[in-house]
Amino acid sequence: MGRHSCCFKQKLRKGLWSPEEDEKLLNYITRHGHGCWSSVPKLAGLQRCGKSCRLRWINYLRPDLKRGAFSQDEESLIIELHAALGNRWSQIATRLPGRTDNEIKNFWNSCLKKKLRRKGIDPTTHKPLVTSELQTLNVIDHKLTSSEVAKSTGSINNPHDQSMVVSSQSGPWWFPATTTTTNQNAAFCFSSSNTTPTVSDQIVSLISSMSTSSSPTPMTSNFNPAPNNWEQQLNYCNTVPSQSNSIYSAFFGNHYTEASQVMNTNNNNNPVVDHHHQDMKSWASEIFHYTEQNQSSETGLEAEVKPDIAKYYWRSASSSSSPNQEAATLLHDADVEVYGKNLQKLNIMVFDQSL
DNA sequence: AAATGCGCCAACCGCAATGGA
DNA sequence: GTCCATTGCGGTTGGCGCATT
Repeated sequence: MGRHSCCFKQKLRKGLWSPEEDEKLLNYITRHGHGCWSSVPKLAGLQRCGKSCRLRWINYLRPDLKRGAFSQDEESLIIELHAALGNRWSQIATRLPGRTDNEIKNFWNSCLKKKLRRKGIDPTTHKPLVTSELQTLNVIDHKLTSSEVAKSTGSINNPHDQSMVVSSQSGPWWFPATTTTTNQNAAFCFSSSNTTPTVSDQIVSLISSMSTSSSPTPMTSNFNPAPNNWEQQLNYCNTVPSQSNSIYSAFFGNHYTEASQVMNTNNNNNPVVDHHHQDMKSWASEIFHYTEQNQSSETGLEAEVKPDIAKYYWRSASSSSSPNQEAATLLHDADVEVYGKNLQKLNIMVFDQSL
């Protein structure tokens, strides 16, 4: 099963190399060259497979290896080459004398990826994280609020289903601000239909398709693709009408709802709509800190919540043409990979709780 | 001092490519 | 053309050492 034939032979050593083994291998190759690797261990007196000997030589014993930390120049070169070549470590290594593919790969995975993320750069695409996250969010937005989804519920008796239809007519983004309910779980909005397939089936299927669809097709005629520069994105976010009824709030509803209820209750301790918060940024901050303190470590919710909160920040920014730095920072902080990976799990979990 | 968590990195694994019989 | 040994590559694992609790 892929294992080299020599590895089936009896009692071959595995794991870390001892100094004695290193010495035997080094002495043998210095005198004779490696020749055929499969015969090296026997000739050198080692209880290892040829593959293991080759790896040890290439990654550690070779005399032309450069030791120590990567220089700034090397670091920049690796990033540059990775942008051009992707994970072709052996090709990248040919451009860095004295460095092995394994060494570069480890350096990339343990250090450079994080560095790039901290700078707001997606280490896979080498593009700004903000752009890719907004794209992801916009895919969710327009798919979930499309008229096709609303129509496919098969029932518009539920006021929440009606709101979806209205939403899809007037603009694809948000529930109408006139709804008198607090943020509820999104699943509730679709939950009253007895028709088949169930709405949850459709949504789960929708979410699944999102994860494989690289370039979404707009499902409504009035869908406006997300603009791709900062100034336009700022204006785009400023067109969003309400902070308390977003489809995101619904989707990440458990925590938003909880937070909203804690902070916005009437005298009877019942939740009320957040009509009176004029300062959206302050509201968003409160929600954000609440969710941060109360998030489930299992779902990694913080990463999911941050981009949405960032939109509130963004929307509440002055009409300046420069991007809202706080929103940008939040987006940068949110790990886009965690976001993507957990999104489906989180959504399904949310539905399962409510249906 | 012991337990736990975490990052780093050497080495392994499985698969693909290559080359010789 | 086929088979099989060997080499090369990239993803993944596991253990070590350090930091934190």
